[in-house]
Amino acid sequence: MEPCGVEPVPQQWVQAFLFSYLFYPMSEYAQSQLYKIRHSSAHILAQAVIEFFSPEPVQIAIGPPIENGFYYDFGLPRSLTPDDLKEIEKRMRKIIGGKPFEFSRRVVSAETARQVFADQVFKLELIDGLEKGGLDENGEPLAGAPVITLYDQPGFTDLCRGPHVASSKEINPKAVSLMSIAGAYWRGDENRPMLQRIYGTAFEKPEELEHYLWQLEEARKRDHRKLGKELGLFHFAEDVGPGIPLFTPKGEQLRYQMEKYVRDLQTKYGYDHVWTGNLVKEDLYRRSGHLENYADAMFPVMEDAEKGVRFRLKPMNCPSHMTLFREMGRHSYRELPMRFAEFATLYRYEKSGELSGLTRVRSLTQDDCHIFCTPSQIEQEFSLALQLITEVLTRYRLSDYKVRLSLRGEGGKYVNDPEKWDLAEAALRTALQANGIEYFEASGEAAFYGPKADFMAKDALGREWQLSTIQVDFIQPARLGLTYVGEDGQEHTPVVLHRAVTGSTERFLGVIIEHFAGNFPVWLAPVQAVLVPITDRHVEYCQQIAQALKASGMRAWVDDSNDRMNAKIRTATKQKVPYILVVGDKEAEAGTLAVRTRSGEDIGTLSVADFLAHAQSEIASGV
RNA sequence: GCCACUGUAGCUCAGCUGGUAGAGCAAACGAUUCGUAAUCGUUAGGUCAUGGGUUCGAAUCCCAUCAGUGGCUCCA
Repeated sequence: MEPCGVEPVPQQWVQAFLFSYLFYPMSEYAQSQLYKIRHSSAHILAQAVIEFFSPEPVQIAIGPPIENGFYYDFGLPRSLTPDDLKEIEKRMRKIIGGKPFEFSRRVVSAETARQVFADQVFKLELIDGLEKGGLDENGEPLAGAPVITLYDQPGFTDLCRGPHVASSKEINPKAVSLMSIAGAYWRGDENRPMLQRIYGTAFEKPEELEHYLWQLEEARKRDHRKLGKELGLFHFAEDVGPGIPLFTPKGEQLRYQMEKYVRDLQTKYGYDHVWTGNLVKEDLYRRSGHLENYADAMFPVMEDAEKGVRFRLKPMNCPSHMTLFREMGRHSYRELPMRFAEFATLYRYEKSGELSGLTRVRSLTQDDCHIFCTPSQIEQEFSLALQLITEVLTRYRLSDYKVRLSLRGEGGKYVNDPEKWDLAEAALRTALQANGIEYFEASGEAAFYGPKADFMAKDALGREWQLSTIQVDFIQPARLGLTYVGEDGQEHTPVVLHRAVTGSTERFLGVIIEHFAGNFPVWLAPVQAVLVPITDRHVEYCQQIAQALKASGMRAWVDDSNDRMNAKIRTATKQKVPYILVVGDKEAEAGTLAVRTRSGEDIGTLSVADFLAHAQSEIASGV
């Protein structure tokens, strides 16, 4: 329910190297040859698996194409091993590479379908769903009267909507590959059986497959967990606990710079910062409604047995901010909008299997804000938040983004106040248009308490991340009894906008580590310059320069280790330090620095003042 | 939480079918004082994630626990 600076969608890669569900309508992909190839490959996978286990029976579930390939879910007599996967892949190639065959479609009655899949429990369930005119393979309601269709190929028949390639000749066996095995609940329901899912991918040409695999490899090289270790930014320790990152001095320097940047910018935009601590009486979350919905994602209760009071580690800021608003006395409409921002660390009890590097942690620092305003101020406040977010994303070179505007849909899950909805939705739309922001509308995707806008940004590898969010909340302010006195002298309930810019510092750091591949812009780099004395007699001069640079606000450091110059340059380069300043006799005498960048570029010999000017201009411009 | 896999020195990894551990980098010490991506030598460092079990004997086999990885589910 309440967003409270939503921890953004944790899907590791809401991405697509080729297509994206988020940005573009499915139809384009769903009608492509690639889609058909993948869909048909999934059928061949199913056939291969059945043959592999024969004569033991295999339960087949569903096998759709997905963004980067396809999968098929099975109920199998035993667990699959990586070796099985190789064997199954071989068998698939054999099927594709053998005598060409056709994928032929036929329309059948539910009765016929039941006979065909008499011993397939999952298929029978799907058929029941189709017959009731109800549900597709995801259990989602279908529009219109479903026709039951089967696709036949020699040795395998599947209940399937299609489309498929006409002939196996259209699939290149060298462009098909199985990727991994995973568990998946039947119909995604954790109360239903766990099936074994085989992920695979297929392309039209082998080169495309190779390119895809290369991209995966590149992504692995940038993995923030790997870079975090190599660059010495953070650690996880069993002694402290899972999901609680420990930041090194360098890592904390990054966090600090990130927070400082947003804090200063927020101040410039007219936001105020507040602080509301880390512990809250459980009762507040009962009243706000969070306890009911999110108790299992909160850390267990801390109890003051003597006084009979129960506390919780704070998992979100909104109830605290709203309480603060109320405690500050009666508010006039003249005081609004009030914008409370806070960089507090929140604690959420994420389930063990959900933790993942920095992108999913149990202690997270949100750049959270709650804006208290009148209904008529929604548009201007939304607009202000849009501008702030745009500026921040641009600073981080994440300017390739789109906004998903989630609106209410049919049905009764939404707060019943059509007037407010109309007003808010119109305000959001107008503000997006006025700011020239590309967006698409997702009807039925709103939270029940109000519409929202989520920012989806593409990183350097084309992967999409949901980062910023702005959500309108009609309900929580009322629940917690917030009021302001309007022009009419009457008490009114303020509207609250929940807003997060980077989401959480931890997760955003993970994203930008991968986005920049560890090559942080100079303004953000934990170490901005390393001074490399060529021999010991240059150390002192280097130290003087370092002091001067530090005095000017730069993060500079002298490598006075016993290594040779070449090794120092190599180390600094691998640590991705933006400027490497080499100092030998010539420089020491002339009072200069030989400036080299981490990319190996030679900037030449500069005076200390010139270097500082150069660096400061790059810092200012965000390079 | 669920399914599968993984867990050997700070890091990256080797150690076949059971016979009480090895390399490179990093570290410490010593030598070297060097012009744009790794100077040489010496030394030290591991109860092989933890706890049980099988065995004459376990890093190697079995069980449990913890942590990580890929997914599923969830995400205020």
